Amino acid sequence: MKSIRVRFAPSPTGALHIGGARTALFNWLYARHYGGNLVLRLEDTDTGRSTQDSAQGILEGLSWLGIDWDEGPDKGGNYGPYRQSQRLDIYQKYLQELIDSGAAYYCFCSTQDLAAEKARAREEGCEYRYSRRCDSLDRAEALQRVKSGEAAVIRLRVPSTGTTRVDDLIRGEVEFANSLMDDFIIAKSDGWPTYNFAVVVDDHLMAISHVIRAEEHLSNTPRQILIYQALNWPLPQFAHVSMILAPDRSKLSKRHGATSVQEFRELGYLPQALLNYLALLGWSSGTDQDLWDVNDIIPLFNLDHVSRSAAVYDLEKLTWMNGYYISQAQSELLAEEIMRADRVKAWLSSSTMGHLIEVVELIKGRAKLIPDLIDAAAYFFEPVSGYDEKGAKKHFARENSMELLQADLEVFSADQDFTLQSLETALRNKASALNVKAADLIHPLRLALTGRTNSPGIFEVAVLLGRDRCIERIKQAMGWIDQNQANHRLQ
RNA sequence: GGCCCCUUGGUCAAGCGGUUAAGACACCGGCCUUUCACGCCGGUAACAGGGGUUCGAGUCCCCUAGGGGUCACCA
Repeated sequence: MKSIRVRFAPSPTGALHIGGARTALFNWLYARHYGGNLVLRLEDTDTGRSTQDSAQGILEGLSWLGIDWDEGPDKGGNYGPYRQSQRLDIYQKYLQELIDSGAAYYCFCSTQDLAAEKARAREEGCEYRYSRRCDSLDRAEALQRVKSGEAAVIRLRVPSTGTTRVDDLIRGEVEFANSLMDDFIIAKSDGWPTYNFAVVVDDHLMAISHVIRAEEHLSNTPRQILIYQALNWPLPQFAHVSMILAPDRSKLSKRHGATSVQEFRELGYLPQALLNYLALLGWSSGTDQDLWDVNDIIPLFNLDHVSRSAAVYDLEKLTWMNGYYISQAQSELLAEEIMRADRVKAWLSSSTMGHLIEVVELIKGRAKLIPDLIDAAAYFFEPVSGYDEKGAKKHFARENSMELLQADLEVFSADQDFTLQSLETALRNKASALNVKAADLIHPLRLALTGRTNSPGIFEVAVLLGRDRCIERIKQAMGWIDQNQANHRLQ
């Protein structure tokens, strides 16, 4: 059996897009499922737009997601080099082969000439197709002109009749009429191959068995097949995965918010969540399970369950998943994650990592994004500097607010054990002694301790805060009430 | 515009000729409860339209409409 070899071939002209990430993921899943290899290849022949930073960012993005590859620019392999910019001699060899066999020819038409042809076509209202003017040039003469240094591109001779059929694993058989294609350019005048040519040479030489890529490449595939045929090479299997669309069904772009893996990372999404979400965008397990560890997807993954229709991505579902993964994550890891923020670093100058982990353990069930964790942890490390406005109106402005807090103070002062159990028991006893509901004691207490109207269970909060800080904060709240009542009277 | 692909609730989607057309997110109720989340229970909501084929069509075929892709010396 021929071994399975797939590839992810981004062009390093920008960040790793979530569409690209999903393509990489599908390739990865396919390779892992069939025990094949994933090749990472950088398509950087566009010297004007490719940057080292982009390349770096893409590799980092993939690694962050946990997608690993078996061969690539950073790790080598038997089919390198894995940067197209280092393969010029290889492309030129096969370009020459096509020139020699007559399957391709030099074209000396200038950009202006071509622009004129296009303009004419538009005037006449017909589809533009290259006139094939240079097709009839004498070969010896053309070669002479090239040798003398005249700029030329190389075009493939495309048959004007017949059809080219793409046998696609996801879409089935798709036919394209050859008459609709013109003699397209396979090498630019600077000697570098165009995308369609380089991709064919590389996929063949790298022994790629399955080309799994985005649907935008489907229309290019017949051109590539023509090149395979001209070179007398066997075809790989093709599989074109549908696009990911923005919520308004248009192509995803910056105006739709975060679109790159890096941006999602900065917003506080976990790699497991993004991976899980992306896996389900276009692939389905056939079961009703939505939460998946990618490793559990590997044995199930195949192209039969990949959807043919475009998928609109839904940030809310991703966010929901992220909340799930945060609540399931180890608190140690989450603590390390938020330590990247300066605000959290400052906390640790007067506190311990152990305490941070305890706090994270308490709050992680309520967070949707990583920054939520920082926000929810803040009052454990910073003083309460103010009170939620609505909360203060509700819990600090009643006639008996002072008495209720006084009761809380008594409970806290008297409790020597200061455990979940002892505190709750004491507080509930106090409430019934005073003939009020426990909630009447709890709400002002929460506001006093946290400055907020919502928090984890208040006894858990209190225990983590410690007796001294609790007492201090209750007194602080009583002082605040005192002050406000005084102000009130003055008005 | 030509060519190509796609079309089940707002979104992701199951379904592969016979189902009361799953499930998840979101939304709306309710329960739980010290708040907020979580969780649990329940609800609203879909086969784009029209023709065929068939005893029977979301499932097969055709047309229309809509969406997307592609038509570069970008990838």
